[in-house]
Amino acid sequence: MYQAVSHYHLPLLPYRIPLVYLELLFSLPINRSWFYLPPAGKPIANFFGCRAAAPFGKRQLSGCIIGIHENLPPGVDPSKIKNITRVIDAQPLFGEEEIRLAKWMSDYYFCAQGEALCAMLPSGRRTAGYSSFSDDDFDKNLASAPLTLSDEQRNALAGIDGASPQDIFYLHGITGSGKTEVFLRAAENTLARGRSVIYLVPEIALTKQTADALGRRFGGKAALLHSAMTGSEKLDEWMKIKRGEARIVLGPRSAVFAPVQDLGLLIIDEEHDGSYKSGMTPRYHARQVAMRRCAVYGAPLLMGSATPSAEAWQLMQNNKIKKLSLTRRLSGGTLPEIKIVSLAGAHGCLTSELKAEIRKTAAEGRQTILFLNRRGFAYFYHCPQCGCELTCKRCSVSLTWHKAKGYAECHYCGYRAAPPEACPNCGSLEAGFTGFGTELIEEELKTVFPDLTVKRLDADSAAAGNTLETTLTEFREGLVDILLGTQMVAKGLNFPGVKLVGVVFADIGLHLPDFRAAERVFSLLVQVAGRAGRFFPDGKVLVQTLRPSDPAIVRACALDLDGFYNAELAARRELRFPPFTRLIRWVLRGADEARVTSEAARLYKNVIPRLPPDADILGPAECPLSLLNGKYRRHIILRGERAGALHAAARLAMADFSNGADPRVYLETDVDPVALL
DNA sequence: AGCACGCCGACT
DNA sequence: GTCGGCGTGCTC
Repeated sequence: MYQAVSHYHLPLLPYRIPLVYLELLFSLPINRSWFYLPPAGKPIANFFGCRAAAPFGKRQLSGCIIGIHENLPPGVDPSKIKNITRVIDAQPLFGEEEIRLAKWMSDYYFCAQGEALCAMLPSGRRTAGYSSFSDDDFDKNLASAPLTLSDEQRNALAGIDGASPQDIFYLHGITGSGKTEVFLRAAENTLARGRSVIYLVPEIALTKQTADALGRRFGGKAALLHSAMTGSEKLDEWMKIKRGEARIVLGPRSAVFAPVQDLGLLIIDEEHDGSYKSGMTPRYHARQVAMRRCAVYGAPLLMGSATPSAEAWQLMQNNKIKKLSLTRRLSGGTLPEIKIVSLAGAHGCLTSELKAEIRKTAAEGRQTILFLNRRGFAYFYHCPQCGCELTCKRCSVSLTWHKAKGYAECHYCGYRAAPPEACPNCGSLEAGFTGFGTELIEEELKTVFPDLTVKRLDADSAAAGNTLETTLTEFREGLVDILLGTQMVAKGLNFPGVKLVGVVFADIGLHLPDFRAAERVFSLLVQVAGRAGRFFPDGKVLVQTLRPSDPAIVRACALDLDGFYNAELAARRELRFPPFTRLIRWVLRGADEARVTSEAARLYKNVIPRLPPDADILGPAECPLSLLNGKYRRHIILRGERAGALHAAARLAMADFSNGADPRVYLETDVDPVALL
C-alpha cells in the first residue's frame, strides 16, 4: 500500500500542475486500493480524507480518498485510470489516524481495509427524530447541577484523575451506587484539561433521556451519535467532532470511532454488554478498538458495570487493570427479596407461587413485570425428575435436539448422542425435549387472569413504531397490570407502581450451546434484581427455574459475585475457553450443503499443519443455527493461548484456502466471537 | 461484492 | 436454432 501524502499543497503556478493520482478505498471485500484522477474540469484541491463517487467497472461506487500521489505505483496500467465523478464532502471526514486504525482493524479482524474504514464513518439511512445538543439545553438546566459525592465515588474519581496514559480502570459498582456520576465527573475533569472524551453505552441504554442528561451537563460541547439518526444528522455531529467543537461524544458501539481531537478519556458503560460486539463484517468489539485507540492516544480507558465480563474480572484479579469499587447504594434502598421457585411439576409456564403473587400484587393495586430472557423456542433435553440434561463431555454445553435426524449434537465439536429413552441420571421416563415461548406465556396469562391487563414488550412489538414508548407510558400510568417482555422491560423496572418482578424461566440462556451461557444468565439476573430493588423496598423478585440449585442462578439470587466468578473462571480454565484462550471462528455458508461441508473440510485441512502447539480446533461442526436464510452453516473454531500465533495460522490457512475456493460457499471470520450461534 | 463474458443443456 | 444456467475473471 502506498504512503498517503497528507501535506499535499495546491500548486502555486498554474502552468506546472503535476499529475495527481487519488488513491481510493471502497467498501468491498477486496483488500486493495484503486487509483483515479481528480474530477475532470475541476480545480485541483486537497481531497485527502473526503469521500468520492467514482466509476468502478460498470457501476458507480462511493469510496474514501486515502492518499494523493504524484506518480502511479508500478504495475498499474495508466491507460485504465479514470476520473472521479465528484468529491462528496467539502471537508475531510477522516485523517491519517483513522486510516491507520482501519489498517489495524483490517489486520486484526481479517476484513478489507475499505470495509473497516466504511464501518468507521457515519452513514446509514434511518428514520429521523434525534436532535443534537445545543447550549440552550445547558443553560436551561444549570439548576440540576451535581450533588456531593460519596467517599467511594470520590476515591474512584481521584484514582481516575491521577491516571497514567496507559491505565485501564474498571469501576465495579452495584446498581444504584452512582457509577454514572463518577463517569460524568471524570469526563468533566478531562474536558477541563483540554482533552476530549468518548462515552460508550449499549444500544439499548441510549435513549432520549440518557442523551438529554448529557446535554444538560455539557450543552453544545457534547455530540450524540445514535443509530436512529439519519445519515445527515450523524454527519453534522461528526463534523462538529472533527472540527473540535464537540469535545465529548455519547454513542453506542460505533461511536468508538468518533474523530475527536486529542482523546483524553474513553468510557465504556455496562462493559459486559453483548451489543459492543458488531454482528456484521468487520466484526469488531468496541472494547478491543477502544483499547487500541487509548494505547495510540495515550488516553486512559474507563470501563464499568455491576456484572463485569469474565475477561474483565480476570484482568482485575491479576491487577492488569485497576479496580475501583462502589459497594454502597446511594439511596440506601434495600435489595428486594429474591426467591428461587422451582418449575418442576408446574403445568404451563407459571408456577402456582408466581400466580398467587401476581394475584396478591394486583389486589394491592400494584404492578407486575414478567421477564423472559429470550423469545422464541429453545429445544433441549430435560428430565423433570432430577433436573439433569444432556451435555457434551468435551465442551460442557447443552446438546441440541435434531428432530429430523433423530440425534442430539454438540455444536462446538460435533459430538452426537442418541436421545436416551429414559433419563441417564435417574431413569425417569418423563425426560424429553421441551421449550418455552413468549406468545405461549402471554396466552397463559390471559387465560389465568382474564380480568387483568397484559401487555407484551419485545423486539416484535417494538418494531411497530413507537409502541415501546407508548407501552411504557401506559405502564407507568398504571393502565397495565402485567408487563411481559424481553430485555426491554428492564426500562420499566424502577417505576414506582411495580412491586413484583418475575423471571419466567431463568434457565433459558443456560441451554444455549455457548460457553458464555452461565455468564450471561448470571449477569442478567443480577441486573434485574439490582434494578428491581431500587425504588421499592417492599418489592419481591421471583425467579422461576427448572434448576433451582444451578450455581449460576443460586449465586445470582444471592448476589454472590465472588463465588460466581471464581467458579466460572475455574471452569473456563479447565475447558480451555476465554479468557484463558483466544478464539477465531470461521463460518462457512451456502445453499448447497454438500459444498459447504467439503469446503469446511478443505479449510480444516489447510489450518491443521499451521497451528501453533498451544492451539487446537473445535469442529468442523454444524452451527447451532445450522440453516439460516436458506444457507447451510458449518463452523470451525480455532483456539489458542496466544492471539498473534493464532492469527498467523488463520491468515496462512485462509490464503491457501482462497486458491480454488468454491465461489458458492461464503467464508466469514469472527475474531474473538462472543456468541457461537 | 457486482457485473460481464463465455460456454454447454432443453425449449419455442 | 436461442434462452439461460453458473463457473471465471475483472474492476483503477
